[in-house]
Amino acid sequence: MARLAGVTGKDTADRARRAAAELFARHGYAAVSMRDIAAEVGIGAGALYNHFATKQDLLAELMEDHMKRLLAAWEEESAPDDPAEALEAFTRFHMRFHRNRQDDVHVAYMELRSLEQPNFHRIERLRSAYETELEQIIAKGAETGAFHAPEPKIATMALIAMLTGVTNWYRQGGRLSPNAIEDLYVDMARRALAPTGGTA
Amino acid sequence: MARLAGVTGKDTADRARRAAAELFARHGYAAVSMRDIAAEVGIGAGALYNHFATKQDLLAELMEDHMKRLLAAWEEESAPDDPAEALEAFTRFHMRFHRNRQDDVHVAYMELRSLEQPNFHRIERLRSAYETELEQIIAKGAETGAFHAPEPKIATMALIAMLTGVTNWYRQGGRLSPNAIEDLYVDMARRALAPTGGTA
DNA sequence: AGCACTTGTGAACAAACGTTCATTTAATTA
DNA sequence: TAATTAAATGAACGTTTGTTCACAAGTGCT
Repeated sequence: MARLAGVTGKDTADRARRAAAELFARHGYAAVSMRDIAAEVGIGAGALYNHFATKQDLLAELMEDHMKRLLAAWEEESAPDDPAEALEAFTRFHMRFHRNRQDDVHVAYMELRSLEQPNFHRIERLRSAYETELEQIIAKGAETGAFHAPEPKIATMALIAMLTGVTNWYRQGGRLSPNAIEDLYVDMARRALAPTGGTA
Repeated sequence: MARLAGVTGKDTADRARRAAAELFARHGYAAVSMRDIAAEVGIGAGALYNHFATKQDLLAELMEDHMKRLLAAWEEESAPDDPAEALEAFTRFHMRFHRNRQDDVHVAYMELRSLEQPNFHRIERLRSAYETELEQIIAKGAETGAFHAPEPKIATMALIAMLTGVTNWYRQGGRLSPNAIEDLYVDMARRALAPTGGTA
């Protein structure tokens, strides 16, 4: 009973990952049972243990995969040297990457507290690496005078919180298109760091 | 065994509320058991039911109390008519109010999903009312030209996410004083909404 | 056809969960 | 001091939890 159709459909492990991401995102890791996840996939709870050692492992795998994909995708994007352009590139990248991965983002951002050691340390470092990418852009702009950012670390946390907050209220089919929302946030990010006396 | 000392010390219900807020904030509602809360207070789990009907009731009471305190405190603060001044007043109020209530803020912001009906609706309306306060300030400033904010609703969500995000990283005794952090965020909020061509 | 392997079932386990309750204890009132 | 009441105990309940296991079923290789 290994496979039903040749190529059609993802395998069980992938479907379980997606089901888990959706349920964790909506209800939180602790509120979701292995039976809930299994039911969504259409299998018994025991069968999940053919693919994941423990529930905690499933969460850690979900979060680590997401953070690694995020970092890899940003590294592919060759960020411009100019700080203002780099900031816009990062902002657009961040919003676009998160647009179709709302569940993963939610989990990666809210369930750090559900990770046990050493999973926590490993994934926290990935998250920190991503924030450092933005921080370096801001720090460079602050040095060259392209940005007003007396505390790049604070500005980084503020911007990331602002950008990631979109996933809390964005719903598909809403009044504004994803592109319109993206432009609005890019504009706010740019203005928040604009040096006194000029905007763009 | 009703009371130990005359006036000294809060009563058991209050201590349980605070313990619950701390544990819910750190581990999440679903991950905390009534026994955990009771242990923190130094009583048996059953004794909690002399003060709260259910665990869900305890959470709802925590969140509703917090939101009502927040709204009441803002209504006491007489916001200036001038949009720019009102924005600064709101920003400072928000950050100060949240400074000493990190646990409550965390719970009120992250555990909406743990509320069952009708608790969810009731508390969601309180939260919405608070956001409307900021939205009206921004909308007025957008009309008068004091702000650049083509979509006041979006700007509201962006600013609230940015401000509330502080609770995710702020730790007492850190490098920057609360006042310094407050000033930095006020500055970023003002700049994010500054009309093209001028800053203050 | 036969073997090894992967993936599923479904019952079972011990532990932990929210909640209830008969009972005791301490403080308050009369 | 006796009666009343509020609050705590600690055992017990039925349910759900994560996880395990003996077993069956389908697949690919030789």
